[in-house]
Amino acid sequence: MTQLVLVVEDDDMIRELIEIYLNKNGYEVITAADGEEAMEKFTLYSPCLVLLDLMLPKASGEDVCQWIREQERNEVSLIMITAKTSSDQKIKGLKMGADDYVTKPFSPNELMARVEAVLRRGGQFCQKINHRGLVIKPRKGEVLLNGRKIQLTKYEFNLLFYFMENPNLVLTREQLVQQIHPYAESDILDRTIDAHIKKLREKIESVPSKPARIVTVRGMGYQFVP
Amino acid sequence: MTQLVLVVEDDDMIRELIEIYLNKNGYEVITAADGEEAMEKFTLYSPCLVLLDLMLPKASGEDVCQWIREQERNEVSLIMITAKTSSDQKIKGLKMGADDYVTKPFSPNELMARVEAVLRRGGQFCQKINHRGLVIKPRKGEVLLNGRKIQLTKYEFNLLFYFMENPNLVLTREQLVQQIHPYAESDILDRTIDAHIKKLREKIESVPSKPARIVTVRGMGYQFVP
DNA sequence: TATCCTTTGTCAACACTTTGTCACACATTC
DNA sequence: GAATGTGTGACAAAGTGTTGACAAAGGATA
Repeated sequence: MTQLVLVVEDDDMIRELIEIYLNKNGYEVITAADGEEAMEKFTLYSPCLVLLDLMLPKASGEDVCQWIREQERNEVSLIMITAKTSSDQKIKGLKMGADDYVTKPFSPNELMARVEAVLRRGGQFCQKINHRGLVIKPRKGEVLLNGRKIQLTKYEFNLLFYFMENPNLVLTREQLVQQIHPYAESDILDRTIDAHIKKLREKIESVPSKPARIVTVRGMGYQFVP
Repeated sequence: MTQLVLVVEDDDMIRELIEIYLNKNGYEVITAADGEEAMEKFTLYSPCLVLLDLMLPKASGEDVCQWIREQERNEVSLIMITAKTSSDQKIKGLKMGADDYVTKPFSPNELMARVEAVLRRGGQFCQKINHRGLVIKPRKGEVLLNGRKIQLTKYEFNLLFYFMENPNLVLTREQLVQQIHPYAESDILDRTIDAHIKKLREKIESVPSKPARIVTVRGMGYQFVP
């Protein structure tokens, strides 16, 4: 069962690069270079995943994204590709209905990892991840704790999303930094991550000083336990 | 690294046949004849793959399948075996979380091919290594002894991982130091390794003073015997 | 078997590393 | 420009690692 991916990207180089990598990883690929073509190809082929650049000729990525979601095709997953620009673009993207986002420039490996993750989550069911009363809705940028909505900052949201995508895995601080600053070889300190974790814990743990959800694994990193 | 397969099948003939074939192909096999035994053996041994007959005494294959998925989602592959042949059943099985499906009667070669395929697919990342009731899950930073989780420090964990990756090899103290401090020409003393080994033994040996897993090879180093 | 020498086991003190927490400066958003 | 979010360094607290001294065990020799 090979999976079909639609790549919407106006830059020929990048589009072909993505195509090559997707092929190498066993996906079938169709491409579109602008918004109109994207919508055509989408109706024609019904891909299970769309990689969508936000900056497009003819119809903006936002339009395409919204259009896709209007098709009531919740069975399609969507990963946005955004330029570096403002960092809260990401949240906007997720709110618009993307399942994940990648910022340019990205490494092909990072992109592939996200593709795998999104598809593993199972496309049609990925509107929310739910672990023990903690619900995150990537497409809405919303987090519920025991039914009550809680307010997270961008980075807290990103971290939590990443944790909930990878439950039970030990995530190193390095990985977490990557998640927060996907571009640039950032020299973010470990303490920064710790600080974010602390704030996250205050919001999602019932006893923040005895964390039960985000536990620290000494010498290794942190781990989300459902 | 030999892989551990749990075969759950109530028909003795078929179970033994499968076992023989798996052994011939280099797998280690444990078996269960009913649903309850299957769950027991599963927690005890954490196999990499389960071959599961759907028609079982005591707890149906469906129940066991679901239960297994609740325990470990991504760390174990699952192939269903059934007499039922409707393709509708097959879909159900796959939805329930099986990675593949075999209908009786099947040829042993077909089964082996599917086993290989499923393990190849699921095993890119080393999810766990299993030796005689001792299971290490590198990505989760977890160690199970007879199904019970035990707590190791970073270096203990690294050492044990290295040992379990290289069973039956005599590892010199020098190699072990390398493993603990991969960079930097550290001038760690032998006694340091011994100390770590002692602590490890206290945690994983049933009689720490008579170690059966990590044995010392006088004048050479230590050896992990499965 | 008694003796000697080498290797390994054990332990607790101490040094060191890792993590939690905080206040503050800087950045961003509205 | 007020409010909020984010990164940083300092310090405290907790947890681990290393070491050296000594005991015990194993091997060799005669």
